[in-house]
Amino acid sequence: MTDTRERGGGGDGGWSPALALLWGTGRPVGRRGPRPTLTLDAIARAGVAVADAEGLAALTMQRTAAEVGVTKMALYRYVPGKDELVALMIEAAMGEPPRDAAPKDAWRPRLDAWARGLFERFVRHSWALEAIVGPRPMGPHELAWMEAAVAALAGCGLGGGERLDVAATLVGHVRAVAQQHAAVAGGGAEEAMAEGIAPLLAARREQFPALAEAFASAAHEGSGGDALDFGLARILDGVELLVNARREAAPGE
Amino acid sequence: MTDTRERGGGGDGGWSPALALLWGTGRPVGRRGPRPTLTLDAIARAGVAVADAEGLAALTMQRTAAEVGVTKMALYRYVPGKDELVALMIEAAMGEPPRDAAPKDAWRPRLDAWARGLFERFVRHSWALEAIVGPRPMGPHELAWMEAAVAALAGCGLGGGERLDVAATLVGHVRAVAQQHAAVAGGGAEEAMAEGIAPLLAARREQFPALAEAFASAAHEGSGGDALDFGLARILDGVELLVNARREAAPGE
DNA sequence: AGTTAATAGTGTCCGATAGACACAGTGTAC
DNA sequence: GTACACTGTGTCTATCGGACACTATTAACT
Repeated sequence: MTDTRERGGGGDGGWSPALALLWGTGRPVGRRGPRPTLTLDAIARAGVAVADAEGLAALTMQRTAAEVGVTKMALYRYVPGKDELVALMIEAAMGEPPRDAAPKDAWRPRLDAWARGLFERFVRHSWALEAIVGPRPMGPHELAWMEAAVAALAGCGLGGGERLDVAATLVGHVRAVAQQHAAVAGGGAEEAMAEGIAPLLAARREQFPALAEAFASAAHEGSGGDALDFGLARILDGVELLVNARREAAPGE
Repeated sequence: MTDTRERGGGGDGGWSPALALLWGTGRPVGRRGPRPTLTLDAIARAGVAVADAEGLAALTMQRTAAEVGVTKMALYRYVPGKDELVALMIEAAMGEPPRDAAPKDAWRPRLDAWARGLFERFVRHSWALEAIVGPRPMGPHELAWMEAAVAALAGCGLGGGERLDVAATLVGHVRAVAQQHAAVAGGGAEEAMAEGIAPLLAARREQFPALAEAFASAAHEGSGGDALDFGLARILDGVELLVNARREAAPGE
């Protein structure tokens, strides 16, 4: 799997089978043979259950098939390959973005809540962090999350490219912190780093003086909040500066 | 590989074999048998060459061994398993962080240059983006990169935890943008997203109105810079606000 | 110098995995 | 009622990571 083999792109107008699956451009309904015993959704949920419980490495076609009560090869009637299964699982794991609590709110609290919601998804399904690396087709849920972020920025004076960039930057931050979080079960950036490197650092503080000093200083500061909060505050502060600059430049708009 | 099996942690004081390899706590020198024909460094460089050229999926023990002219099993005399090989490859690919051009510079241009240097590494070895997900031991080069970022922030009034958080946030942003960059060869966040989803979006603009509008707007704005610049500027703006706040709070320090 | 034992590289084997393919049962359209 | 499309199964293959036994090499010890 995940090989660089050519997928689809043939006579289907450039639509890979994965995209067709994700976007529900499924088979026509008037079917002749026996009724399928499974649904794509059930398969995806079974895969998510396996990955949630035992990690992405434990996700095999066999294991997933057993979870839904069929043999491995039966799954290939529904998905062309494991990559597509994982794509469906990502969609299932992300789910719909939360309904915006107060759509008339200012952009900043909306983006803040949005980022925390996304973070919560990634923490709950930490295998997704491994699965979403590399080129892959985008599903409707994933796009809906982006839509929500960009929508929160509507009418605040930022250009279209800037709104997209803000969303992308936030996704990047959330993913990065979620990865640190997953590396050590429950911890911010400091704890995550400290867990693995504290003993190393202690023995080589002359080689990494600034790091050693920062860790020491952080230790008797008492950790003030976690890495998600910190980065989020910094990024949104930076966005706010830009928004204000744009508003000053075109106050009447 | 990448399984959640127990590694080391036995009588070696909690040092996994991967850590020993990365930190050069190698075997003692007075050895009895035949001279090794290989070095860890040569093996790592061979692996990097394979992954650079053909992607991480093409990296097998067999392929790497062939590259250095031995059989697959010979590699196991040097590395305990594939995970450790990949860890060495990451170290080799990251390399030493660039010497700080002007150590007496202000923190902001230093961090900016640092982030761009890191980005360049990730773009050159995009397989590393896949390889660094999940819990894994940290190597000296990786730590040296963190050291450089934290050192750039020394004496600017930020606490130890904050300095670490800034570095972690920047790494997260760089990695995220590098992933988008790798997804479509050569492109910022907008191009990266547009590549895959533009056709989808065109057909479903009523479902994703804000996204559609943002893309349309971005298209006739002419893309103003790339995603790395944008996010970097926003994050550093946010950090600058915090630095200024801290300086005001303790001006005499 | 001769012996011993630790080490290096090789060949062979095994279990797990993704996927191909042929086959038998099933249910709808004609 | 019959043909045919479709579903799930069993079998087979290629590939990969890794275990293990074996031979060749070379430094340490007597």
